[in-house]
Amino acid sequence: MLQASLDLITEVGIDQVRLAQIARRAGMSSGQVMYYFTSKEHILLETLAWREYEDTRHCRACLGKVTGVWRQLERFIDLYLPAGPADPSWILWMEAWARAPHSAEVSRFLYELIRPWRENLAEIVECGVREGAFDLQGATDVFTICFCALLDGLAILHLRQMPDVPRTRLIELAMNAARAELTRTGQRDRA
Amino acid sequence: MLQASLDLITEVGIDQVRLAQIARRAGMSSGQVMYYFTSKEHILLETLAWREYEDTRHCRACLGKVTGVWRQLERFIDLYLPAGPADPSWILWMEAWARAPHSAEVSRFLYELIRPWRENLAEIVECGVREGAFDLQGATDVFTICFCALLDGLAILHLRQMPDVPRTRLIELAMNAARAELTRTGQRDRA
Amino acid sequence: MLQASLDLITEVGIDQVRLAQIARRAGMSSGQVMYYFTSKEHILLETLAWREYEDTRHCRACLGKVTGVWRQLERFIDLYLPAGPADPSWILWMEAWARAPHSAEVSRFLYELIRPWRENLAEIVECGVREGAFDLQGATDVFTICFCALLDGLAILHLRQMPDVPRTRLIELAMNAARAELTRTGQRDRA
Amino acid sequence: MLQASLDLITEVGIDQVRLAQIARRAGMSSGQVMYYFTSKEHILLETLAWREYEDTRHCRACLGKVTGVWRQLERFIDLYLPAGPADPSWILWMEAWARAPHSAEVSRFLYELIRPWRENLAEIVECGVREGAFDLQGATDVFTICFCALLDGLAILHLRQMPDVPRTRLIELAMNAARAELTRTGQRDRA
DNA sequence: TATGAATGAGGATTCATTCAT
DNA sequence: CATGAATGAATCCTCATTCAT
Repeated sequence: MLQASLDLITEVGIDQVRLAQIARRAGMSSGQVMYYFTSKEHILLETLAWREYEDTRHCRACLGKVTGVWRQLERFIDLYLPAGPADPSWILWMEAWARAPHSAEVSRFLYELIRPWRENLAEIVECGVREGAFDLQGATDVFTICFCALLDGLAILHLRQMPDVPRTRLIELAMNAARAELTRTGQRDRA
Repeated sequence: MLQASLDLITEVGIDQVRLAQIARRAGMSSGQVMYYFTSKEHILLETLAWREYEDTRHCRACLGKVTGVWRQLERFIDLYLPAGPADPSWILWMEAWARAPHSAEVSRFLYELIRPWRENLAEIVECGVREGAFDLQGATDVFTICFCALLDGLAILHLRQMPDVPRTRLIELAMNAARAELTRTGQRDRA
Repeated sequence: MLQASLDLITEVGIDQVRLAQIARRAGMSSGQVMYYFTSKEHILLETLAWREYEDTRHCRACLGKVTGVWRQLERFIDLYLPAGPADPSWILWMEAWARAPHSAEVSRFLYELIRPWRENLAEIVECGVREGAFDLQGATDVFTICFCALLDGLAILHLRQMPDVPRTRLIELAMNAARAELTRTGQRDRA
Repeated sequence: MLQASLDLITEVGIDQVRLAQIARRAGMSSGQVMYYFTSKEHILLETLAWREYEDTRHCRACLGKVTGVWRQLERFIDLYLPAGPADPSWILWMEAWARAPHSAEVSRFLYELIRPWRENLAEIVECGVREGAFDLQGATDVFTICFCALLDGLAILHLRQMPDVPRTRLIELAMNAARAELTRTGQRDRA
């Protein structure tokens, strides 16, 4: 059911998705869809949450296999950015963002949902600082917040795909920004 | 009518806005709203376009009054970023972005709409390069695209307002990124 | 629901009938009317089909009780012609005919709907021919088609009711035409 | 304007025709269409009346060129029947007939409209009777009413065009019926 | 006469939600 | 848990009609 919801929202957008459509694709009755989702409003958020749970678990697993904080950071960026212009998670995120300004509930929900990503990033950063690989002047959380903002911007650029910037270039740009913040030479001009 | 649409979309989001509401607030009949907008789908895009027309005109006017490319750049960032967490233009942009992945027409439309901003930025950059104030290695348009992506990410951060990052900090962060790209010292680490 | 549709179409005509009216009269919700009829377009055709199903069944039952092909023929004519100037079936037929030229689907639908009547007539004729009571020169189906055309014309005359031709006179006229086609003396002039 | 109305009603049916469509096709404003037609309701009837005026004038002219009552009768039939399955006049007639049962005004209007045809037929019949070519037992107006009914039935058959009965066959059938009523041998079986 | 912008009541259709089974 | 018929409020959009120009 969650997969059906994810697919349909990705394809046509949440407000063009019909409960009956989700039910049909999931091979169940519309009544059952309501039974689990309670209301249509919850579909977007619960589907996003489900997907994020999978994604962040996958993220952790992947990072565990990488050694070296710089390479971990690059892998993190790779996992954070949309896999392509039709990345389901990211399409859901954009739908959710659009609703956030009109609903404090949605805002809070999204804040909780993005946290694991920031925590993963924070862990890498703190590890790098401990190891001496990173030279971060400010607070870790300020860095993570802002770096995620940059990644969000690059993600949107990729999702808009107009003009087409190759995914590898996005990662490169993010890495440059990271180096500027996490190395002494990169920070010199800020003095 | 456009103002009424703008206000209502900002307040409750496009799909919670009713044609009758727009009509009432604009002091006209719902028929007339349809007469000009053709369909509800066009309301978002045309309202956004109208607002952008005003904003980009204002942007050009403001930039004309500023001297020095670095100060122009800072002013540009100031104008680009949302005025606050409920900035109407930005709420419209988010709604539009959410729809773009499901409609090539919307994608194209948005691409055209964002262009003036990039052109303004490009002008500043080219001026700075000519004057020798900026030291840009790559192509101007690559810089403008990526720099706007960063601004978009920072904007979303501000609109989400959770956690609250002060607007001045956003501008500071953007300026840092700009310096990293537009000065020799900032680029050293990329060599 | 079908009865309510029939009554209302008969009273005011299909395009003056409101879905809500049908729903109200049938004691159900307008949603349920749509649930079964799919669209307003189908109301006319499905109501007509339902009524025709009843009528042709009744026709068969009545004919079974009559002995003698000439008396069967007269009974058939009696059943075919409108019961009065406001005969519901006939009012529906006229509405449907008016739509047929603009829709091949409607044309096909009506063709199938009228067939049982022609088949009943053909059966009587063939029986009469076998018994030697009828002396039909041409093919049975040509006769049935043309005889039904005559009945249609008389029916319209009756429905228009201006000027008022009594129903018994209509039957008489139809019987005359039948005799002209089904007896040797009646056909003499065609030689 | 009348021609545009005629064409559009013929093509899509009166209730699918839009005033704006008529206006556009007639090269005028919708306001002007209203100015002349007063209301949409009148469009069908006035267009039909206009067309009938042309048709009956043409009918009179044609009949004047034919000598011999039998040949005049055949010509009359030829002119009365639809020129083809999409004959504009006949499509309008069917639309009007469908409305007649729900409106006494429409009924009256149609009665007046069909009269010239019956009068033309009556003239031929009376002339034939005077000349001794026709041997009509009953009243002329009963004959004309019933004969027109037959022609209407044949017309509908042709307009339905399912199954396809060639136009020449229709005329033949009508002539047979006429002979049955207007000659002594044809009437023998009625005694 | 002619226009066409403005009207606004009206109605078909949709669809989330309920609930008896 | 599961169903899917039934609901009925909600709303986009239509379009005949009006009327100031």
